[in-house]
Amino acid sequence: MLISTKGRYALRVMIDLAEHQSEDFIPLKVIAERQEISEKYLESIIKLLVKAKLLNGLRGKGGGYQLTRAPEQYTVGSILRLTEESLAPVACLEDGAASCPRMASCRTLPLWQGLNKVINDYLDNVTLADLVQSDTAGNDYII
Amino acid sequence: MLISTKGRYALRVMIDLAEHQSEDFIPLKVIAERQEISEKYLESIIKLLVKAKLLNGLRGKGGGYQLTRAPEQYTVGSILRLTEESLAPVACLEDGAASCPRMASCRTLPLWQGLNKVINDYLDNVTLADLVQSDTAGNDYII
DNA sequence: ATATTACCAACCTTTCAAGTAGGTTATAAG
DNA sequence: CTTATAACCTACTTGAAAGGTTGGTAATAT
Repeated sequence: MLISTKGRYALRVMIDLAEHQSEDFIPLKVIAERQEISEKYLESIIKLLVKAKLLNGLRGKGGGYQLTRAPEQYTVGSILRLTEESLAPVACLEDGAASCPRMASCRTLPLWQGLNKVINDYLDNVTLADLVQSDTAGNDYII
Repeated sequence: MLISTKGRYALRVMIDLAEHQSEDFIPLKVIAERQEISEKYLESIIKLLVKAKLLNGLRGKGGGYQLTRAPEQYTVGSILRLTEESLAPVACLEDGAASCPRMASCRTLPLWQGLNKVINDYLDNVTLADLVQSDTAGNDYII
């Protein structure tokens, strides 16, 4: 499995916020309830999104979270890469992987590189806006 | 990570056998040495390949393993699906996954289905023969 | 008869996803 | 200036699965 719950939840949070943009700051509690995800677990995920400036966090009464940009400005790839350590399909393509001694003669490396590209290209060509709009016309990510 | 060592090793075994097709049956020991993989671990992987008829196994002196078909007849996808439980990028698309109550309204499902298709299409369009030949002309799986 | 090699079942060990628990700091409103 | 709210922070627990070992049994060629 390539995408863990962490990444899937992160994406759902972003979509939730994109769908409620008019309501200013939205508390974690509200998002957790709407998405039926444990508050505490969601907290640890949202923290990553704030640290990477994908979200603004505001403390205190009336506080919560909001997007820092328009939904069109976020690619799914950029969101998932934050929470998923790596989107690489195999260990040897992960960041900081020990360089493999078999690399030069590896029969499978080009295959994995190709797969990696296909995955990343796909995810980088879908934006948050594509996932929010109910009108699906023109969305070529739909199979 | 989508592809575990199990799947990667399985593919390397298949490539190894494809590259030594003239030598009749090749013992596990020889494959393990050439590929620098633990004999015992490899054994458990090869067992799956034999059971699924991707390989022939012959016991006794002069025994070992050989391909049951020509390398062009094996897709990478068919090999990996054997060893990898599932190539699904997310849990909800795995075989036998509990049907999700959010399915009908899920904003992300089409995205995951599209990703799943992209991955499987890619892997089903590369054959063992593509990975063996050193002449890479016409291999569009190479990025 | 013996060496060789596939086949089989059970167990171990480490890692990591997934989730909890319990606090501290900033902010708005009364 | 106190109180409620809500983000922020650190550490721990748990369960499952990847990755691998151990110790055998059955078939085959010489």
